[in-house]
Amino acid sequence: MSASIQNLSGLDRVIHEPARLMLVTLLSAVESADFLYLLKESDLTKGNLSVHLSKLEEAGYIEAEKTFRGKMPHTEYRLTSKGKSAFDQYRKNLSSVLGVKSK
Amino acid sequence: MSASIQNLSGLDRVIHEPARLMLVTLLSAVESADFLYLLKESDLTKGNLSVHLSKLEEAGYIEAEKTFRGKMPHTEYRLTSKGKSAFDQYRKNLSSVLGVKSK
DNA sequence: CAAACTAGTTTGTATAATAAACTAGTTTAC
DNA sequence: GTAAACTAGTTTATTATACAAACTAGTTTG
Repeated sequence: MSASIQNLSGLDRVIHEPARLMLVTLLSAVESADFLYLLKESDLTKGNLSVHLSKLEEAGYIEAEKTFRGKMPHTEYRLTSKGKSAFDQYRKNLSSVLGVKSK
Repeated sequence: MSASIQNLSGLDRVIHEPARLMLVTLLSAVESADFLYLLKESDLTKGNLSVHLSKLEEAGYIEAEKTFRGKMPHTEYRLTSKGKSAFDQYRKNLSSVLGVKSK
């Protein structure tokens, strides 16, 4: 019981931040997504979206594939397998709290 | 679907912070608890425990009942009804992430 | 009477999230 | 053909936060 409580202190901060939790959740539902899609779905500002995507990339949880659509740059973001398992682990740790109804 | 994603941006930050999530979870399981109990179960330092308890108190999520046991001060902390419903709401908002299996 | 304990508060530092401003090029409307 | 709007971000600066460590103040135990 107190073992599952201790899971909470070790929650992955990279994923735990609401903005990034949103992004990871969004990306876990699709193959890949571009900047504009994430911008609209997340309702973040461009700056914040950029920074949070960078943090997720630094952590190795997502990867960005930069290409050109005609002459326009186009970037697709997708969860890596590392990102997927980190998200799975995060959900496991949290479900110990959320799963148990106290009342 | 994207409605539930938006729930994540509105996550209650007071509860979301892992240290406080731990405390709220601990307090939701018992009638009340004292400082030493929370200190041991949460594995926080005294300073952090004190600060986090103050934040929860400011938010109206817990209340502290200060008494004396003989000559020693003794404080019992308990979740308020506001705290209970905030925790319930928090868990509902998060369930959009925890509930849907992506794979 | 000194050390350890209860129950914290205060302070200082380091990390962080956020918004706003900026960059650089492309496309569309007039 | 040029100004406005769009894509796709990055950089900067401000604010907030968490955290550890030091401090306070009294009490109890050896």
